[in-house]
Amino acid sequence: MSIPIASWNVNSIKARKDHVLRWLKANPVDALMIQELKGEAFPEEDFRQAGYESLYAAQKAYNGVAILSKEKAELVLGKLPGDDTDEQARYLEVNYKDLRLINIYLPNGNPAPGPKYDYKLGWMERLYNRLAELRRDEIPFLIGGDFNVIPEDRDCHNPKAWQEDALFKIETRQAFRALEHLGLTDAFRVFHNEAGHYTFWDYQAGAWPKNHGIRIDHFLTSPAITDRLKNCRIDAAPRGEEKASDHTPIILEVS
DNA sequence: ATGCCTTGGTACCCAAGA
Repeated sequence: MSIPIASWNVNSIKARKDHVLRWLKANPVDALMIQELKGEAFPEEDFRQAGYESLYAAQKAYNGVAILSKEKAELVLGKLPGDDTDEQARYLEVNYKDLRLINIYLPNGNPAPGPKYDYKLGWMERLYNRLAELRRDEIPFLIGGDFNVIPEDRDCHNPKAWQEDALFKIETRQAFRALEHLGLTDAFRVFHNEAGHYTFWDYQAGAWPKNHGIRIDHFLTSPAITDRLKNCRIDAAPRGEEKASDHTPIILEVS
């Protein structure tokens, strides 16, 4: 009996509610991590009628993360520790069944260099500290979401074009590798080695039909969860729908 | 080399996204 869990940056839950409901009907995952709610309101009741309970951290206009789950999850943390002045809704940590789930919307960081890039790197350091704490306490977890990190050349169509971008700069990739060095595994790469698998395609310049994408939505698993991994895949189909988000879902299965 | 879309908020353009 495996537990399927997905992550999807929907680029406004208001604009994408019907897409999400439709996708859940065809893909009845146990839990769905959602990023970029882009508003304070969350359509809890619509998802409850579809068989999902909600926990979310939202703010006006920007950011926002939610976790939908078939059984009610228990809130552990609604914000990333390490900076009391940080008001951005980008982090949600819950207990679901025997799993610790973490949903993140990691800052974009452009333009780099600059204050936005400093915020991104600071956020990644705070994330590292929180995950190190969970490792130290031997709490198994899986973290998913929009990392806004292109880990390697094979994760984008044109690496040269991304060289100086906040999603691909060397400091960004180093900070991502530091997370992996805590013993975490990029779940997608357990099952797929080749280039050309993406989770985001820009709205502009025909990026989707040309498959000019980047792989920036990820699941990282701590060792005990990695040993239970059955599958991890990207469902590109929703990107081709009318009024699509610019991201598409990534799904993993744990035994 | 640049803009190309899309969204939300406020106001008929702008910030932010990646």
